[in-house]
Amino acid sequence: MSDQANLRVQRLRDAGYKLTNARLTILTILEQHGGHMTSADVLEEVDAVAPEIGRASVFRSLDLFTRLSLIRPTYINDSSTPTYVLLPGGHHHHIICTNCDRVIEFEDCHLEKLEHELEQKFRVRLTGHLLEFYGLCDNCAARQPD
Amino acid sequence: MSDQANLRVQRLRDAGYKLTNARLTILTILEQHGGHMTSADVLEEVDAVAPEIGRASVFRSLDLFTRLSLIRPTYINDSSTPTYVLLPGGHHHHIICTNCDRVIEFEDCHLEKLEHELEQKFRVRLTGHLLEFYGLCDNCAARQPD
DNA sequence: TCCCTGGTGAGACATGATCTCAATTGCGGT
DNA sequence: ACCGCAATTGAGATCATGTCTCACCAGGGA
Repeated sequence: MSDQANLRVQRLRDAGYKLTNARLTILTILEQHGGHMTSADVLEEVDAVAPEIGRASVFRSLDLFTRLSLIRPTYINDSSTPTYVLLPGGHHHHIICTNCDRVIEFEDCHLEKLEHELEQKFRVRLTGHLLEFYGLCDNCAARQPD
Repeated sequence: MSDQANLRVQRLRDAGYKLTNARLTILTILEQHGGHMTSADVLEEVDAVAPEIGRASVFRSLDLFTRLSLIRPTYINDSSTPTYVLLPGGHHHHIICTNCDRVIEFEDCHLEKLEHELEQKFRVRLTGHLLEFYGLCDNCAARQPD
């Protein structure tokens, strides 16, 4: 198991949640796919790997992980099904092409400073963030000059 | 009609879409509510204001506005219904409390520089962005010390 | 090892979004 | 101002997705 994965398990335990088979299995699946999965993808994979785990538990786990800022649901393709992204180290950043739905990930965000400012200004305790840019990818931009 | 609203109508027209009654009505509703609406909220309001507009058109319009970066769906309360946020001037920023779902909006993001860097690096044309921080709001942080 | 409470699984159910297709309407051209 | 046509719409059936209930089970502290 990767260090990142251990960190996540740790976070579950620290928050007082039991390390059940369902939760660990689903967490592992998310890890292995490295980031972008729709709920349908997760359901399918769970069914393939551990069919004894019920649908309800999958949704419950995804909700729980979201509350713990381990993952975050976002809209990528259609507007009806969430795509969950892993938040390794608490954050994730990507560009979504609004024409072809391609996703381009990038690393740097330089948001540490802003994060601190916000924590002081609003007296909140922040555990993660997601930054999404929207626009046209190189292919689509080339085809649609303006 | 506000300048912002005119800008959005302009954007619709420029992209070659017809300014139909359904689209203009829905856009106006989004404007008037100033930002956060779930699809259910929009449906309800449409039904109150212009009951002749069908459900399908509402979803079609929301999808269209999303593609044009006028709005952006995001998950705030549960993970099953999207909340649409207006992207005035192309961007929006907020903090979501992962415990009580309170949303705190803030203005500054200082992301112009990063946006330019990304446009050059990936040869994309960006039209908007959404920045979400997750964590505990002041109330919830106070109750859950650690 | 025991116990208790949080968590689980099955499946019925509710809600939310999509699809189809004939009818309508914006809007460019004349 | 009018025409014509492609884009868009509205109704409702249909489909998909997530939720709820409840009896049962299992993780983990004592």
